[in-house]
Amino acid sequence: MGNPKQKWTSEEEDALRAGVAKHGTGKWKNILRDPEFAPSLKNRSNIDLKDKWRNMSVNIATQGSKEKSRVPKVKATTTGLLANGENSASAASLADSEITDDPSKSPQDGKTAPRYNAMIIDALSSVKDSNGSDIGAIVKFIEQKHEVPQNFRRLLSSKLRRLVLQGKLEKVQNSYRIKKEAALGTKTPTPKQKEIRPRPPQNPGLVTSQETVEAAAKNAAYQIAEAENKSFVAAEAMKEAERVARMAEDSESLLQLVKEIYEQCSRGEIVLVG
DNA sequence: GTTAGGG
DNA sequence: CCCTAAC
Repeated sequence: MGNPKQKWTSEEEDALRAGVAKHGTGKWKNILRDPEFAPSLKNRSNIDLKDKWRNMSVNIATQGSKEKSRVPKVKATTTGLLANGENSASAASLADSEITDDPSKSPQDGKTAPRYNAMIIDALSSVKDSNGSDIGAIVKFIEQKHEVPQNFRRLLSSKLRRLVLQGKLEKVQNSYRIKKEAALGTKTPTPKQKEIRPRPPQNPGLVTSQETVEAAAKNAAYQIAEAENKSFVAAEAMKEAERVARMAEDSESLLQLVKEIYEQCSRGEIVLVG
């Protein structure tokens, strides 16, 4: 009908970026086979991934009129394994996939916002009971609306606990409910969760009113990039800075993640967190 | 069968 | 997005 071109959603782009960051450039089939990215890209072919990546690359390259070095081809070293020791693998992608805060966007868009946090808010918003809903109800609600990870219940439990500790949710008896007062600017006025997509700041030397640690780090990283003319260093520095910022904001979340991974490992399971 | 490049 | 050549 009116949709000959299948538009790429932000989730697909994100999954593609994450997949490239993890497996490397040109490993489209591996990215497609990856169980973490498969649900997002199940309607895409490996050729589509390649084509889309080419388009994104040229788009970003033409954005920065000065620097062409910051193309997202972050690495493709030798055969199949990444030579990047530090920033790759579990920590980065895990953080990217699990820790996402953006309550500002409404999850009831046509494009199925894949953010777990938004899903939780949505589920709790749609409940009729004034006492809130329990874990099972929330899981069921999200299940029938989005894809279901198998460890989703544990994930949800952790996230709910974290939201309660942040004061965004309120737990009464066994049910969870949205605390609308805390959502807007009591202790956490800045959601400040941005993606790692390479967005060069317009004015590198100009810093405006209040900026987060992440923004400052990103600015610094790009200034370093312009000084050293190395995008690789910038990307790595930015990623590390973001991780530090996240840890500073809620170290409790990371602690829980590590705890869960440890539990799964203790049970003898192979933990493939993506 | 997969990937890279041109159309 | 489709097609084709190279691996």
